[in-house]
Amino acid sequence: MNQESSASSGGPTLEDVARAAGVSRATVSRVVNGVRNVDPAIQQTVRQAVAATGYAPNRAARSLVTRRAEIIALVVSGAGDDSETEQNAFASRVFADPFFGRVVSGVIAYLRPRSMHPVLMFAETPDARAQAVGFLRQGSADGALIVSTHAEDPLPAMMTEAGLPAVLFARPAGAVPISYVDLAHQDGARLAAGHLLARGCRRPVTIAGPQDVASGHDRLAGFRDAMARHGLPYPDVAEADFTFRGGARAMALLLARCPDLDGVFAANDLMAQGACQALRDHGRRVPDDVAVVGFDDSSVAAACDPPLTTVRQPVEAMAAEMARLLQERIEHPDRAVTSVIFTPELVVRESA
Amino acid sequence: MNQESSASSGGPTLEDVARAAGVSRATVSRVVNGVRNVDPAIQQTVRQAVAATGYAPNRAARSLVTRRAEIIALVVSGAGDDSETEQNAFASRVFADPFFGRVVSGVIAYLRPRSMHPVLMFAETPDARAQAVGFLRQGSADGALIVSTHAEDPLPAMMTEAGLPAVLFARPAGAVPISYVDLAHQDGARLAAGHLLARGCRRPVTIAGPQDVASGHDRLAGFRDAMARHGLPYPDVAEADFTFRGGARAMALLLARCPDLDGVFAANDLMAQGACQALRDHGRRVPDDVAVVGFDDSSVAAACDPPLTTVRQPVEAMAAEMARLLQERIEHPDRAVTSVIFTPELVVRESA
DNA sequence: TTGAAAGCGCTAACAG
DNA sequence: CTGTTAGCGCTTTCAA
Repeated sequence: MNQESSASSGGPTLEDVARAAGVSRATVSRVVNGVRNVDPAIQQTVRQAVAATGYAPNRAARSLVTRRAEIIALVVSGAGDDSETEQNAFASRVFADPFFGRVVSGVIAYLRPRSMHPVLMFAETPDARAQAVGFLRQGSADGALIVSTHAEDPLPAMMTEAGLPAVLFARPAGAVPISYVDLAHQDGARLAAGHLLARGCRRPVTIAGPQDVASGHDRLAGFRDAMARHGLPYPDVAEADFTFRGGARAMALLLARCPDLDGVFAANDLMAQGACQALRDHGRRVPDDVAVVGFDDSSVAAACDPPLTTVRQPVEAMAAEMARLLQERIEHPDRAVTSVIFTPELVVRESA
Repeated sequence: MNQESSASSGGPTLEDVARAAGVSRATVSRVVNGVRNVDPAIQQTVRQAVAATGYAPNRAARSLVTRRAEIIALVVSGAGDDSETEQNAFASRVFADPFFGRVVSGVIAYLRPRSMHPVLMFAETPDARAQAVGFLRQGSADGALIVSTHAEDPLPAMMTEAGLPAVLFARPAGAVPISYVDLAHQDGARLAAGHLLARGCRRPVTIAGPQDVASGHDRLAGFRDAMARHGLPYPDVAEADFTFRGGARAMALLLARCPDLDGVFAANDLMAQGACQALRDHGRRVPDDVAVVGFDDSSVAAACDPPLTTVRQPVEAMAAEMARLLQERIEHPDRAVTSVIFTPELVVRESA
């Protein structure tokens, strides 16, 4: 088929196609890039020549002149230092939560039709952060999508200071002038609280997420706020780390502390699932003895036994929007920084 | 700090640095790329000029001449057609298994010190496959790391036919001349069988993986083989899909079919975890009533209750090796195709 | 509508 | 050890 093979090492160039089609390089370029003002007949000829030669445009050459890599960095960023523990299996830990798979899914859904691609980077140490910034500064990527695991993450500020386009998942801690997408976490927690109360819970408790993570903090705040509004005392709280085991342990603790609890709001589905198991182990039925509400509506929510009533966070849509904001920023660097807050919804299943 | 900002749009060039340092572009290039034969004093001067100007080399320009993108594609590939179901949340499904996080972790561990980066791609439909091949043909990536979810995946053959460097995780179905890393799955299953038998199981059964996936097939074959060697009859088998729920359902089925079972080999940890839950729900204690052995030694193995005895698959090391093989192939396209098979190990914890 | 020509920023011969 | 020079393959004015 192809005259030449393997693109990266000397495949056919525009020149070759031009010669085969009997036109100039410029014309071939126009056809390949779908620029108007090319005679339909010539377009045909060129297309045939492209097919005949097996031509594929060289990205580096194109990028050199367009100043676009058509690549964006998808950075999962922590706030760690250089310690060993930070580096080991950061990726595995990150992907243990269904959240990141959904982010990837949403980002790719947006990028793919635009033939852009995400480079996956982890920035959990100062070195890795510097590498991420360097990657963008070299023009290897046109911008960065940042998902932080901690509010104190220094990467967003580093990016804006370097004048690099970046968009975050979740509001940054400081006053960094940067776009982000986020969820109205407090409203979500209020939804959960309202549901628990509406179904008659007298003694609801909550398993909170890490309080140094914005979403963890806000979900607890929203829950407490709703309780206060309903005239109830401060609910019992156990803090955990957004993992299954953490949720199970927190539930056991709560059970010991207030044996008469009849409702639990867990700040994410993974912990809610852990809570369900712990409840079962302690002989409590869900939802008959204890109602459980999760958060996120991740894949585990539907897979849980019983299926979880939860607060939906449209992660895929949020991730796609994040990509859209980034693209907009790349194309119009001068436009004002904008952010988008999504609204949570209650998804009622069987656990509450 | 920086004279100019934002690299991708007109940051300082080699020329600027050369002028500032009072040397030629070539010399700056040599210093930046760490080539020998540069006077230490001049090196100093140049480095200062680099710092002063805030210079970052332009990747596109460099790639254009070196013919290297310093980027590799990490492709998660299915065997699907264009159907809607295929495309929806393929990414989420993929990342639901801890396996992929480990692959990413191993790949990045290898690439990062070499300042190479992975572009994440999903190739679950013909379109997506074509896009992946196109990406490489344009020289956007120097090679591909392919993780197939099905044995019938056409992507590996497409890559080799296009003359593109690629390495697979797991042996391809057909006789595609391509490098891969793999595990001796059958040996692993034999290890599990041997352990179950050694601890006195009289009636072991197995939860197999999908039989159209090589690892699923081989793990079952190895288990059966070991049983035969020990003079035991064909064990009862329930096939599942490598998920938690699938494992739980299969376990329930097995329990109904042979109530006197006293040992289970699940073809991965996720299903083993599901089996543990099902067993508990049916009032069987693990390991006292039923011994459970998993496969993979993924994060869920240690997190399971009780912690799983399992067969270790060193995914991170395998992924790193896969990246190493790819790099070797990229640098020496003419060398013979080689593959590496890893040896599984039994990890004894509490479930058996 | 098409072609000629000028670079984009960098590396790598090749001289000196 | 350092500088000069010739492209890498493409897009994009500018003329025709």
